[in-house]
Amino acid sequence: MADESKGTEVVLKEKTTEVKRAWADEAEEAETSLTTPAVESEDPKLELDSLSIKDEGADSNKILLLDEPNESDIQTVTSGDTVYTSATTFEELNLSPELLRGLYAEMRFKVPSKIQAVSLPMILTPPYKNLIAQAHNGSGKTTCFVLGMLSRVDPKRKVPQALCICPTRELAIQNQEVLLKMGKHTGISSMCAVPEDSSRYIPIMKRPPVTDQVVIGTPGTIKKWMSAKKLSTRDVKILVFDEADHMLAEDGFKDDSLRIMKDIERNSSGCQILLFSATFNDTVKEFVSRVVKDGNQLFVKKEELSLDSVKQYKVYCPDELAKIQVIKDKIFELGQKWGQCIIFVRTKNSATMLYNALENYGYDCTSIHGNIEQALRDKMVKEFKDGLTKVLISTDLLARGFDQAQVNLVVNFDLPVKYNSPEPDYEVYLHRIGRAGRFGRKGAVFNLLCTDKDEKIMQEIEKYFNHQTSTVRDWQINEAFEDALKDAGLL
DNA sequence: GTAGGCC
Repeated sequence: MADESKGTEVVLKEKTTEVKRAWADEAEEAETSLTTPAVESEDPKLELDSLSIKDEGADSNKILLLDEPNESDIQTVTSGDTVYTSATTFEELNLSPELLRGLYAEMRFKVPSKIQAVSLPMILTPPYKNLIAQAHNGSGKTTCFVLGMLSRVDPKRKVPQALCICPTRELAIQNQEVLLKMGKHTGISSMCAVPEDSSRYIPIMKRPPVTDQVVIGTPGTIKKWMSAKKLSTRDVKILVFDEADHMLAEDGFKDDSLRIMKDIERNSSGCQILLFSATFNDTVKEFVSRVVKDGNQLFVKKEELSLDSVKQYKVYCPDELAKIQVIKDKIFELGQKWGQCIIFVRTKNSATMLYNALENYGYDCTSIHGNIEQALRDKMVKEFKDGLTKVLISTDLLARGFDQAQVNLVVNFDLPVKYNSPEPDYEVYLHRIGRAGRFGRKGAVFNLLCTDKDEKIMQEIEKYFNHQTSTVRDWQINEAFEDALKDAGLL
């Protein structure tokens, strides 16, 4: 256990400003973000300089984290001698004019969000160090690593130079869309490495080698392309794991991820690795810090992770049928009161079951899970993102990363539990509720509980995040739900 | 027949 020497742990504090933050990822709301004044922080410059203390190994400089509810803490550990200064503007980051144009004209960004301000200097300042970064759901992590990839690519060299691994095809596609938009004027080419639709499947051996400069994909396909020598990792300078805690978890994609990492470490010289996620439980955190060595680290206390802008409720239902009735009579009937809604279920079967039940009642929605053919998955996601469907039933396929600003209601039809164990899956819970309230917007979550076990799971979740949820007073009363939505700030 | 991602 040769403990890699760490810098001193420090705390960056920032007052959470009310509602209107000019967060950089607020792309969809160009109208508001253009009229929103620049970030109104009284202390805009986070003095990272004073915080990057050299290795001492002693606890004497350790600053304890505080739990004040209205402050968001990011715990940073810097490695090495580099001094980083938080970026108040994108100009400070030495980005190419083409990239800046993408940020302002295409993405309609104004200033970096908190995580961007802190992590971008760490990502973009040579020597390029590894980074493990945790930040709240919807706070703009995608921008951090997409910008990282775009600015590390040499546009003149037509070889893969940046690689991004994601847990689902939907997330890979979504990330590529962000990259295309942000990198529109850079001329940098990208490729999505996800399984082919069966209709236009090309055997791997008949495929030409990848010449695109950025490759974004899912682990299986990336691995396959690599071992078939169709994806060269020789010139890969930056390797990103989105939803990194899941990508490196024992019951996640650990083996695939490690193999990809090792292969790149062997073939390329000095590849920078970035790990991003909203969650890192203690087990994964310990593991990733060991695997991705000598890097900078940004972490958030789990008690600070619940989004204040998203109000969470418990709904006690007498039985499973009542849960369906809540969806039908309360959620759908109050459809005018919210924007879009994702209903999470535990299994593919219950996704289909719930979909059929609602369809029989004459309600319009779609249902997505891993057994649906890819073309249909893509179609449903597109329709939902285009606002053509209001309600999307999903397994945990869309629990992580799925970004749709109009979603302000999440329903946990089933609570998330760990695979192969009755334990709650705290991380998945947090990711699910993070689908509502993107970039500080208001949102509501209804947790439908019907057994003692559900109740217990919910209690454990509340305890884990030290966050008490409210109760909808009666599952049969419309006003109880209306009041809840009103309390959540949705009406 | 426990999510998801592969052959």
